Amino acid sequence: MAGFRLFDLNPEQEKAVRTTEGPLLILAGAGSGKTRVITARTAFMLANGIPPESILAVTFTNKAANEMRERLGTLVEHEKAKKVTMSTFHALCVRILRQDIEALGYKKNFSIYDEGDQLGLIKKIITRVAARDEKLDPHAAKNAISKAKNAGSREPENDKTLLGAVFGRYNAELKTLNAVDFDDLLLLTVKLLNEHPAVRERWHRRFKYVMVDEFQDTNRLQLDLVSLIAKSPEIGYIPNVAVVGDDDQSIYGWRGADVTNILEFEAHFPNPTVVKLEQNYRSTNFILGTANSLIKNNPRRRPKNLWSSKDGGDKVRIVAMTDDRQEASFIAEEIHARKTAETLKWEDFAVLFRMNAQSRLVEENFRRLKVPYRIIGGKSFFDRREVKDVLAYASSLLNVEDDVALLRIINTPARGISDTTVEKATQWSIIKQTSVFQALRDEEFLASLMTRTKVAIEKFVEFIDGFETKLHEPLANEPAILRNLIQESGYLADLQRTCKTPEEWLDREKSVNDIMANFELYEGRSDKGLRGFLDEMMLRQDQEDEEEETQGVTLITLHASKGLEYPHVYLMGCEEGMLPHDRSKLEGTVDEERRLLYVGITRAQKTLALTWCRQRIKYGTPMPGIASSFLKELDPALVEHRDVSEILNAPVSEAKATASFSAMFERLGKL
DNA sequence: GGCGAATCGTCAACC
DNA sequence: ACGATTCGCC
Repeated sequence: MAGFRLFDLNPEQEKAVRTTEGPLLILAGAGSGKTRVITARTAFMLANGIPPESILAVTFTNKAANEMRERLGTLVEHEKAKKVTMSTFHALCVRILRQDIEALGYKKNFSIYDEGDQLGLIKKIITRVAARDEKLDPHAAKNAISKAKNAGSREPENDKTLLGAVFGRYNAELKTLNAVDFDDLLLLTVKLLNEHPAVRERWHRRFKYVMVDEFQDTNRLQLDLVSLIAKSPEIGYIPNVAVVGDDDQSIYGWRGADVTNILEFEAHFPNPTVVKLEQNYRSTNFILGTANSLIKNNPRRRPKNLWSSKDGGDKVRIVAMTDDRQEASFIAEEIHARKTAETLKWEDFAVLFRMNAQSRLVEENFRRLKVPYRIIGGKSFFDRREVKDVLAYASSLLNVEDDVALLRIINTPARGISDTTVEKATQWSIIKQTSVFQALRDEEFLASLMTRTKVAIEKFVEFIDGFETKLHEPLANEPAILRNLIQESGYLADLQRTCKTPEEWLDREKSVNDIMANFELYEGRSDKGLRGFLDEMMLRQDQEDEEEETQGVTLITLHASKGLEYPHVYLMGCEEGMLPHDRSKLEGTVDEERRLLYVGITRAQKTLALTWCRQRIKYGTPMPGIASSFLKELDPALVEHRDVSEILNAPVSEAKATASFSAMFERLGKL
């Protein structure tokens, strides 16, 4: 193809880019330029005249999808890049279901339930169906249901057991609520495409070229979905499906990921072109060698020879900390000092951890030192009470049948509808086979209540109805309506009243404002309205304003870090029980934990520090900690073990001294 | 029915 | 250590 520069791709990469037709399996080791290949391949297809609308690229995280979109934007004209579909599996499913879910007997404005909503519904069902002597842990039930759904089953295996009964009821209730959970998004989409050939045909025609990133992490349903879209019932049709993956980076087994999808790719898509990318362009040999020495302890790997030409650099540091507080302050202070001393940008640093909870201490230290940072993934923002409340108000407005959302706000703020009244309404709705909101409108139901309660309910129904009507007016200003709703409901005043300190109120008010601001931004770039916005919120599309978000040190979980890279990485909490996590030993998934650490190590380009603590606060009490057994597996020639005290007491190099002085002056100047 | 205080259980990861 | 839930009082 004339006029298309294949950049500086190596022969294997170029082969992957040029293979646009038929099945393609790209085995891409860590840092082998995978994203570059995918984006170059997409650009190559566009340059060859393939319409952008017919290209679908699926990733696992929003972060990865955004990154890919950004990079493609630098290769081809913006207008074209925008038309390529790049999304997560779940976002793709929402899109398909919003168009065609009616074929499955749901209404188009279905609500999406997150884990919290799911748990609430399951709890309710358990108390309803369990006999006095029966017990069922709601979390365990939720996990069992999720596992079954990811295996492709929407029916309980045995509805005689309590779990089976709960599963059955749960599904039935979701449907009457016109709601779907995260697993349903996949399950129902597969069902839809399976059972409705016309719908399947439409999406198959739409997406003639399908690409799947991180294929080693796909589960059964995701493979089915890819097959349904890419394959055709037509005899002799060769699907254009390209998958990229690395078995060493398979870290979603707990979500039902099935490594055989990639190991037996040929069985699903016969005669693929196979490309192996083994040159690592990302890391120094110290880092890559450390990673290799770790991962070779895993059995059942696809043989590969990952190499790098980047010599030099520093050894990987393994730093022992006294406790978790010191770990956090050390990392924050060192980043703060190195930024100036080594003339780096905040964006050059990332802090990686196993659990979201670990980020808190680091955040506090960053705030103390005025280090800008951003948290990727993590659900902290969406877990906030006020965020959930506002979103529940919005959900109720869009779908008054959405009981979970309605019950969340029915007496928030207190408006005289007590728990007992709510329970009565719920019972009524079950008997009458309607939603709670319909029960609240039912004259017969209202007649059974005290006048005071009745009046409170009528006022509430009228209040919601009024706003619902406004929302459905043509040219409705949805953000303004939502703002009014929150204001007039008295929610904000109540929120302020329940805050213990002015700081807390400021903080909570800010997150309410953040949602509103996000919604306004969303309205500016999309025509899908409040429903589309809520979808995005549920699928955890990055919450804050895009412009500011590209700034700062990255705080990210190991899982979410897959596919990303940073010049300087700090990987915290390398302790036995944390990484590998205690539960993985019980479940026999220590290999997956090792891969998780492997993923973390291979994120680093230039320097890497692994830290562990001799003591850590757990459940509010200090617990002793020992170094992760994984650290012993690392090649001793490539790492150096240090105690934090050695580093803190070490004579300061001239550059570092100057840097910390100027930093000090800067801080003095601000006082 | 509403509200503050005491007590309980929880921290694995993502969409 | 924190948020959710329950308890006991007005």
